[in-house]
Amino acid sequence: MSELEERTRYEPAEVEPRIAHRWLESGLFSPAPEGSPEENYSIAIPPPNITGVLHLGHALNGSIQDLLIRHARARGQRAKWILGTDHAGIATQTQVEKLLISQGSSRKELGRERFVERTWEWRQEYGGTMISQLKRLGASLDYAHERFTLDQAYARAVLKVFVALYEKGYIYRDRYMVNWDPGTGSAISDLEVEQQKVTDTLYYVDYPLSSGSGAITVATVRPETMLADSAIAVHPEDERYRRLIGETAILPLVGRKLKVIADEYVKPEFGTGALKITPAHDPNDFEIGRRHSLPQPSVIGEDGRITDEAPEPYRGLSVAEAQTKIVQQLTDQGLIARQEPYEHDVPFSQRSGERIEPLISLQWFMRMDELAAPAIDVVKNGTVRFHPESSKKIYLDWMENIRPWCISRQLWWGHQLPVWYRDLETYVGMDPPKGEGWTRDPDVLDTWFSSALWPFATLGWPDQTPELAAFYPTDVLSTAREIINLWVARMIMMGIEFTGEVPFTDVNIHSVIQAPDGRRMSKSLGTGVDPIDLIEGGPRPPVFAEQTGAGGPSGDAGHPGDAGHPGDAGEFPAYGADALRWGLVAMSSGQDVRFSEDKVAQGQQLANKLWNASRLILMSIPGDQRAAVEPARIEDRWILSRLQRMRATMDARIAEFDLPHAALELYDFVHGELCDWYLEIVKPRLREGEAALQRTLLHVLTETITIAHPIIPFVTEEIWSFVPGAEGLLAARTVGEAPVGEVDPRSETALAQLIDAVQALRSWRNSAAVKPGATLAGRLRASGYEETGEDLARLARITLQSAGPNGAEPVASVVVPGGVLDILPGGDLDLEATERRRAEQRGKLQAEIDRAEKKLANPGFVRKAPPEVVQAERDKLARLKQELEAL
RNA sequence: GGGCGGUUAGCUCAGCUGGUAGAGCGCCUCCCUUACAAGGAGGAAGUCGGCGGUUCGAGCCCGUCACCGCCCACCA
Repeated sequence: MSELEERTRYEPAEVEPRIAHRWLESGLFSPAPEGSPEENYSIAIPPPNITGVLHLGHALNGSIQDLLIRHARARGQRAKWILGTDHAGIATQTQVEKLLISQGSSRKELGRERFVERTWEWRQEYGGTMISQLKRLGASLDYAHERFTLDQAYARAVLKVFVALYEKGYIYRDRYMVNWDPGTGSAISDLEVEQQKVTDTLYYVDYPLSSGSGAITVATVRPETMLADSAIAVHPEDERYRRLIGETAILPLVGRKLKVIADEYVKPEFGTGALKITPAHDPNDFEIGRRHSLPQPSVIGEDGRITDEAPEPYRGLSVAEAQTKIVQQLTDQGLIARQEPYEHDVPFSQRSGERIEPLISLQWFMRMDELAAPAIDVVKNGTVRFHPESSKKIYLDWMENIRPWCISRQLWWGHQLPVWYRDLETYVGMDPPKGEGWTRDPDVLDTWFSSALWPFATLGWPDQTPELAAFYPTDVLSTAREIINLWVARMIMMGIEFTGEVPFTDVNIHSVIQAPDGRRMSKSLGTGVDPIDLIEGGPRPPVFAEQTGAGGPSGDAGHPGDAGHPGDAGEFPAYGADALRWGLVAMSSGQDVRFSEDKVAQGQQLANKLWNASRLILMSIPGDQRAAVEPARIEDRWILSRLQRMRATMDARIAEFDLPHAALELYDFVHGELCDWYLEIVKPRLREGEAALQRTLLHVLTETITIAHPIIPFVTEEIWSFVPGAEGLLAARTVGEAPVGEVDPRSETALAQLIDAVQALRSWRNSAAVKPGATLAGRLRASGYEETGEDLARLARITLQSAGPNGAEPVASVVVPGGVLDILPGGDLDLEATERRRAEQRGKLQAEIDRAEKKLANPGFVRKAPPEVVQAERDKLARLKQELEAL
């Protein structure tokens, strides 16, 4: 028995590692740096963090990019998918610190130099997780040229950019309000802050007026910041307070005099209409303070404790302790007029999860306006296109209101600033300054600063390398919506500034995949899933088991997971990488989509179907068939025609980044046309060993797997290895330039008719209770079956008799396109069921006739609808009447 | 508070420029037919979120309301 005969099921677990190995050995994924960017194709992968583990979003984006890259390769382009990893400053430093603590050590104990060494070691050991996972997915990345954002060459690019922007005056140092993250002990940028709803207490605190005549009441959720108050603001038009403007109030507990100032920012209707101003610990107050030249006493330090600028009793307390104490004291003094629960949005660090402490700090900033202007232009004028287009709004909204970027981080892991100080001197340069006494700035750059250079720094910039010449600008950048501003926008700005070109022309924003219950996918919620578990089999988290079938989470319709997913309820079956790829792409049709395990199962089914169809074809073909393909019969012309259409549609969908529909298109062709119909129709010819058919089949098979390869690369590559005469890798094969067989409407009409007729007859047989195996006698009274009559007879199990003048009286008639097929007596027929069926059919036809007649009786329709629509309705009515007559 | 997307069969989703609602899974009936039982054939199942409007005709266009999700945003 041959290997093909034995392997009746496609086994991804056995096939995929073997195929992956062949690909990696081939060198195919590392194209030579030749040719021009216009003729080549390149994508720079969003660099995985070295701390990262693949999640479904990565798997989806990997599937998408690999689809694009393999598709370009199949078109004969030199395709390079640029690979590298990101040093991920905060995430990595945090991870290594945790490790150290678990080992009884700490970052501080090691000191900077040792710590950085340790982190490099850590990266060496664990930093490649996602890359090996991408390999498992079949991603055809250029693994041989992996980059890292802290590599020496890359680091030089980063420093060069810093120095250049400093010299241009864009980068500067300033004492400014920053988002201080107590969790990491560093400033972070606005984009790394997320708002969360928090219920705080809103305290109404009386500040006695200096004049002695009463008090002014302010509302605050952070009474502890009152230690740093430097004014009270009211709206200039507010009648209640107008007369107090210019007066002073006494800051309780501190005793400082606070001026009452007028500022339009204050909302009279909120709280008491009087606002305490704390310039050092609130971004709004900071602005107001600047407008009014207020002092900026700072009472909360970077360590999260009260500073010496506060009165003695509070110094050294944590923020929380200070709050408790202050509230207690104010209460004792009867200064809290009232308090109420108050829900509002509060900034938190995305990095550490801790509440942001806004404070004034000496940091490095980057002015963005000048860089943003051309980057806005290229999107507005279409040089860079977003897909879907609506996502460019996110970009433009942010870019048009762009603010300075805080780029310094108080970390050790990252690109240390190329800045040195000596007394009052500052030196900025790629190489250390000459002379004695210089101290280097200890801060490192925001990780996104180096990521912003990704598309060109990975190719060797600032050197004019062959790689840069061949592959920059890249073609596509595919990523998630949430980092459009964080990353995409900055790449566009830096690309234009330093290379004079946009870094890519198309930005693909893929769907966000949610858990099956609509919640966010997240490890902590238990709604996450490891893509590798879907590929190789693994634990199925509860949310993933509850999705399908009736009952839902309450689950009285059955225990979770029994709703039809193969395999154990608590385990994913090993769907294989192709299945996951196809499923993810197919399900990613909207902005946010719920994960659908069924789609992955459908992908697996597609792979299996294609495998078995290939077995059928390959097992019936004796050897190499190189002669030209000539369609012998109408169904051959049909399948070639459908193949052309499928290919054209796929190309169009991919070109417009509508990948879900490309995936579905492939499925429909393989399943609904190739397997369900063409192979079934030609089976008798196959057994006869017809050479022309074998050539057609082989052609259809190889073209189909070539077209399918970018989405489901493993199974198609495996099939290719069995194709007689096939050489090399399918991954390296280009789609044939000259299509064999053209789109042929005549054969399409004829086959559509055949298919409809077969379905009508099967349906009739079923409802008329005809035994499945029984062959009936029939007589065809319909046109359009000149070339397909035999197939009709065979597929519907009917022996056709010619329509003679003295034919027998039919026992039933079945409506088929173009006429009617009479069922003649003789078979084993249930006459009662037949009659029932006939009545049903009549009823259906009559209903349709009524509808059509009613429509045509409507004068408005006849008068106003386009003539061709009216005519079509008339034709339909005539046809329906004819069919009813024939019954 | 602003913006984007969604609401179509039990579940997850398609429905092109408006012309009699589709797929996959699940469910029901039948079939171990020599590519595939992780299969094949057939079937049941939807007042297309609610309400208005435009139109001869609306799942599709307009208005409005209601939910759901995401992004953005410095109101104590």
